[in-house]
Amino acid sequence: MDNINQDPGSAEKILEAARKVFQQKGYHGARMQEIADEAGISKASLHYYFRSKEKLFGEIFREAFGQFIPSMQQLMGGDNSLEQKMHWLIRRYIALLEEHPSLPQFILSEINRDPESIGKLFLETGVRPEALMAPLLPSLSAAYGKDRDPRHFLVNVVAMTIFPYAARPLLERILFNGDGEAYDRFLSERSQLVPEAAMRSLSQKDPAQNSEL
Amino acid sequence: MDNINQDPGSAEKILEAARKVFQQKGYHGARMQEIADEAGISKASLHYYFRSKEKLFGEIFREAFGQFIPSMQQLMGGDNSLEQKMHWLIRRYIALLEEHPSLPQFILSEINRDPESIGKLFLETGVRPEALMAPLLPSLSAAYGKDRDPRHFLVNVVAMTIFPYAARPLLERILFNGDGEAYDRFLSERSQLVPEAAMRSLSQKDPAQNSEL
DNA sequence: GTCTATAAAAGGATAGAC
DNA sequence: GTCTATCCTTTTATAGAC
Repeated sequence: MDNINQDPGSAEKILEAARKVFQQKGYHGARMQEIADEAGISKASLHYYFRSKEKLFGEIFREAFGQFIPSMQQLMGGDNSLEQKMHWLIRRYIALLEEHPSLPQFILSEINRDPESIGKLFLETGVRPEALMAPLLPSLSAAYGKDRDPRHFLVNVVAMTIFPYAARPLLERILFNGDGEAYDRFLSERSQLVPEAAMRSLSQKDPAQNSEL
Repeated sequence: MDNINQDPGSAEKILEAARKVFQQKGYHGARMQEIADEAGISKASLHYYFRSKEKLFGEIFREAFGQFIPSMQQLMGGDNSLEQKMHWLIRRYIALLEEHPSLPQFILSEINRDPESIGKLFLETGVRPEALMAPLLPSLSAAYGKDRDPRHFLVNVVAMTIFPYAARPLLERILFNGDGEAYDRFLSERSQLVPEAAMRSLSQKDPAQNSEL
């Protein structure tokens, strides 16, 4: 906004370093010194570009949030089949997650640390939260049945896609005995598997099947 | 281990306070002063009982981890149907989550902050990570088909169950415009809905259905 | 065991030279 | 714009009286 005519090199180096450190350690865990070191610059210069830790963090988090959230909008515009939309949505997410695996944990930590800020974030990133689900609703309601809330379906898909990244260290240990490469393969399988499981879960069944036990 | 003959009142008060503060703010966000205040005790006494912040945190996290992880073991022993096991597993988790809604975010934050510690945690809590999935495997493999990795199914179920708690602030805002009570109802619906969706996702389909697009 | 007071260290932010 | 040196607040941890 008011930092116009500076060397773009340093600012970008700082942002890159801040991205890395903040995403790895979270706001409270991050140290300005570490960001400075990572950027190969002094702490003072860091404060010169971004007045405070909170301001710098704000930049990083806004950016991350923006990447993470509105990804749906563009994808959901056309009138392809629900299955196609699902595939696209999930593949786009997985592509993002492969490049930024710590993004889910970063976002989740922050929104839990400061839930009030979510409203402001939507404003700043220009996303209307109500509009996120809207493009999916028609085809979802049609496929999911009127008696079931389509929000459950949406949450299921997002959960299945994102959770394996947020819980990676634990799942990798339990399911693959710590073999990271095996877990990578497991993750890549899911870009096919999750849409399939999601579509199968849409199938109508008579509700009588369910014993109350 | 070596704190035997003290007033159990104070120690327990401290642990209770620490549970609350650590789970809400995480390790780095928590302040010893806040824990002391919450416990109605002085900071010095706090250090008297638990030598350091890290030691105190260790107690809390070990406990949380223990609650969260080995819950499967007992439930999965019998030879009931897969569907029954699913219901039980999910209901048990949801009961836990309703009592401790910030547990998922707490665990996820920590294991990402210090993934190396997972091995030690399993040792200390006496859980064998390999044994967690074992009781489910026979019935899972049978229902899921030999050509599909049953770990995907397990991850799907856990993800659908836990994720809505970890991502609550965001989902509550997007899906229910911030209406917390509506989100509570939504969550409670899922103890029925998730097992149903999970069981439906087991149904075999010929793989030809899937266009590569 | 519990407290007040204080030490000791860490970490964010600024001053001022270059 | 960038650095070194320094300030100042916060926070963990301890000393020592009661």
